[in-house]
Amino acid sequence: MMGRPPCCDKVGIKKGPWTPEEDIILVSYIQQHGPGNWRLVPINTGLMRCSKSCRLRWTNYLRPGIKRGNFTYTEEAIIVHLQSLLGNRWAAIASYLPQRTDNDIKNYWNTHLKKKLRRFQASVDCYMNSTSSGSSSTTSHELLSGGYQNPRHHQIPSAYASSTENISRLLQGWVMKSKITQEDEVQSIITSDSYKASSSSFAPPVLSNEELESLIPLGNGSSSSSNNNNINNDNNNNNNNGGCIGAWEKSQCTVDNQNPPLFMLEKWLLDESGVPADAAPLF
DNA sequence: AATGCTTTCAACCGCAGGCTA
DNA sequence: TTAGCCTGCGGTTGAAAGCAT
Repeated sequence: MMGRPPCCDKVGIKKGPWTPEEDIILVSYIQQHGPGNWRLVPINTGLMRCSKSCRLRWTNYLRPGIKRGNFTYTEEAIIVHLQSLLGNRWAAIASYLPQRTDNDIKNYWNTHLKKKLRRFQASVDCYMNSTSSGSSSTTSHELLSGGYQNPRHHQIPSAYASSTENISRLLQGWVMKSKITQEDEVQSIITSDSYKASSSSFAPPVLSNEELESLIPLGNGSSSSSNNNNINNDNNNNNNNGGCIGAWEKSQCTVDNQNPPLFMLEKWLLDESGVPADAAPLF
């Protein structure tokens, strides 16, 4: 006999948003059996979902340890840097941010970061035009493609928030009868043989803060503290020149028309993130 | 208040590579 | 060796919410 039986019958498969009841069923099942063997999940649970949908729901939303919303400046910088190195390989990028899913990073890139980078490009162009001999600047990456329309900063729709709350509520019940903490439970799951066997691809490198910081390129090769000063010093400039790179930067940096200094981008991200000037960034 | 446009993000689709019978 | 399933990935879609008029 060749091949395997089909994973699920396409007829009668439910699509669309998951209900809290479905989430409970899925979480309960995975509590008992561990993630993986997705073909069996709809069969054994009675969920009218295909195995793919179950895996996606678990991987992107129900899996413990996922951090939702509010990307930090550090995370943004890491994503931008890795995207420039790896391209749109979201799974690879997500492996450096274990609390984030590839889908979340992809969405965040498409809805926020591309716009920020586009505005950054506009600022660099403005600066280049004001100083140079005319050659138009570009970054070395394809980061700046995509539309820019009427940005709204860091909004979290109420539906998104309520959905997160629902999931949190679901997982609040995820406690063993004993006094094992949820962290212990998560740990016990991810170290279980069934989990390891079934989710070998979910083994992201867990990086220390130092390692995470090392992923972020430093502008001008200068020290953290000096860069930090640079960023903070320039916060005011940028607000008074119609979006152009400020005079301070003009005097401080040597601009390569092909590759605007990374610290410009870092500073831009910092400004766009609304991080207070006294909040110490990593560089 | 009503309407239409824009933005966001959860979920789906289709493909590729690996695996299995 | 081969046919076909399983899993993971990246691109895309569409419903819902926000915003502007």
